[in-house]
Amino acid sequence: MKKITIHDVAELAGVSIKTVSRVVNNEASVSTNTKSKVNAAVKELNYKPNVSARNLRGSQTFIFGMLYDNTNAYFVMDMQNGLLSECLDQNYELLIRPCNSRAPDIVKQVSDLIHHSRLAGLILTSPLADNPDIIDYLREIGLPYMRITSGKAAIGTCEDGIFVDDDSASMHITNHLLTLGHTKIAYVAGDIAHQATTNRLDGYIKGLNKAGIAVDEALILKGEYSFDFGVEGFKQLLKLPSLPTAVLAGNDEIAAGILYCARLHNISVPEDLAIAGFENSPFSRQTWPKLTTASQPNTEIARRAAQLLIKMCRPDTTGEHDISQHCFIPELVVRGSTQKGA
Amino acid sequence: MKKITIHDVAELAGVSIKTVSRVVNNEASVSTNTKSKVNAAVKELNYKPNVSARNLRGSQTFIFGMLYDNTNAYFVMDMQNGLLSECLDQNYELLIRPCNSRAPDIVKQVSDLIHHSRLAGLILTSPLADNPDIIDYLREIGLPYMRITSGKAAIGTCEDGIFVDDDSASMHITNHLLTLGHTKIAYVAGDIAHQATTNRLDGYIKGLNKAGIAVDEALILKGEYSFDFGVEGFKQLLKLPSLPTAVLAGNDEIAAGILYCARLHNISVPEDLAIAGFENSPFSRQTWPKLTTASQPNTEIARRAAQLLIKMCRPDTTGEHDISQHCFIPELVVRGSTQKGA
DNA sequence: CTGAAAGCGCTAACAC
DNA sequence: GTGTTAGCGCTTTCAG
Repeated sequence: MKKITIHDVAELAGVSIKTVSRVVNNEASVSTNTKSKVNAAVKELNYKPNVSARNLRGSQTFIFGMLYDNTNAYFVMDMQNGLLSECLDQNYELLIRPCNSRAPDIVKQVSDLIHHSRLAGLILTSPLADNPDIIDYLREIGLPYMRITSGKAAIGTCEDGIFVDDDSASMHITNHLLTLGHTKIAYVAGDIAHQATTNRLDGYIKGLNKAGIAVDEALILKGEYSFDFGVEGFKQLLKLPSLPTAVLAGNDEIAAGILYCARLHNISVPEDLAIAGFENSPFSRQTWPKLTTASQPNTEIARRAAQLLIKMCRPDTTGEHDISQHCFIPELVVRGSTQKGA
Repeated sequence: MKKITIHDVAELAGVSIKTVSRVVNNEASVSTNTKSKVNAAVKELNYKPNVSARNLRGSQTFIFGMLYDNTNAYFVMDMQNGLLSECLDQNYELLIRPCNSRAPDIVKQVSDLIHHSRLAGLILTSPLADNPDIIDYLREIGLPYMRITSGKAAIGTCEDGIFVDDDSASMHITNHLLTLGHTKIAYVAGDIAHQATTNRLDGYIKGLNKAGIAVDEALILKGEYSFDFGVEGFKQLLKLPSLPTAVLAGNDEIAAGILYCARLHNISVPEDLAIAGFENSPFSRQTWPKLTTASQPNTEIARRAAQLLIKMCRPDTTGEHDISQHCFIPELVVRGSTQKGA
């Protein structure tokens, strides 16, 4: 298997290697005729530019990094798959790195990764995407990045990123519970380092307010996005003088934990307790009863993030940098954990 | 942020760049004194070799690929984390690629990945690790690879790889059920493209045989490693003249599906039906009751695979290539799905 | 045991 | 519009 280099292409097309380079990189100022000759040669030889050489020489590289600190395997896999599919299509490499967002030297770690691997851009998911130190640093060094996070406040501003409108989605779920007649609704939230946590909580509070129901702080628990915290949170609720009739969980894992614990205490779901999750992860379909939740298309979200980041890295496309942002709104999915027979 | 290159290290240590290169690559024939001087400089400057440059110049690269085709997010994440932690420690890159093992051109895909990304080695998980076409191809081109798969037959032979002794583990679980008095035990297996499926089935059959119980083919179902197939499989069992009193599932996801379906039909677990899974994934702790299963340390397995692969790529370590293989034996974990109160 | 020189495949800067 | 030259950071080859 002979290695095809830029020289082979140049020779076959009868041009210089620089011209081949120009065509491959879609630079302007190559005559249409030359361009098609080169493209034909590229195709005939099945030429792919050597990534290492480009990265070594070029000011710009073709490597993105995906940084995550998330215990939710489903979420991470969806992100990864979406990013990979887009990156590979566009001849970008994707470096995937787990990290600990609470490490004191997290900014340095990010910096090391960027410089050592010469990243062209970075994709951040929560809670990293919500860490101002990291964002400030990226802005400071001028590295293109895409945040995948929660919020609609940013929409309309000049802030780039992919945003999920958890606020509205959470309000929809809350309304759903209110419509079913619940008035005492607890909220078992995840990690407040995630912007989503605040926004989901806001949606819940707004929903209650609109219905004229006072928010009871004793019914709001904050912890982390895990099954175990769902269990733990429910135990706390059990200590209250009386149980709420419904619980909104920060995500499906928490909801599954609550459901598990409710079962241990012989509490019927949804009759004695309605439970709703968030994210529509496989979790929500693998409990009994299945979980009411809010669906968000994570793979699609990731793919969109990669698209926007690639666009940011290619200023070729005429003119200045326009805002690269997009907002997804999760959809309510009603199932048996809140409504019998749904 | 100044970029630290091999020249900076050489200058600080007062040696030539070649010597630094030797130390970094663990080549023989560097005096202990020089080596420690260089290592000190490396540490002080926080030097990391530029991967692109090494890959470009060297005959050998420092990029491994991890290829997977697995819908089990927990498994993939564990593998990924284990491989990454070892690779990063040893200054290897890890390229992660999902793929479709049933694509007709899968060998060409593998070949393209290897050549285009100039991989130094490949780590394969099931079912790719069990595909003879791929293995033959890798052997043919002489690329170092590590299979992470099931089996103990290979142990003692000259075959490299990480093996999980599912056969024995499955027999242990079967014995556990037999000890509890079950005699009519069904087996709801996963995808037979996975070697683990065959081996787990073998263990089950051996267990029954030893107890003098005839194997009933009607009680053996083959499908895929998913929650949904658990549901589907259980529905099939319901069509039998009488239900088995115990079910062994191909993995925890299948077991969770069976459990889910059993609940829908008001069948008590473990009283009316004992259910056991495999893998000790988070699934097994998030059902009610929790699942009896077999525990296997996936992250550790992955780390070991990377270690062995790295060793294979560094023949420096005196002498010829000795066998690189390791065997893990999953451990029985008894929980409430088979034994009340466990 | 150690160093000097060449060059991997490509792009940036400057010619023409 | 296109070609020439230099060199990214490293390993390889060959001298010492």
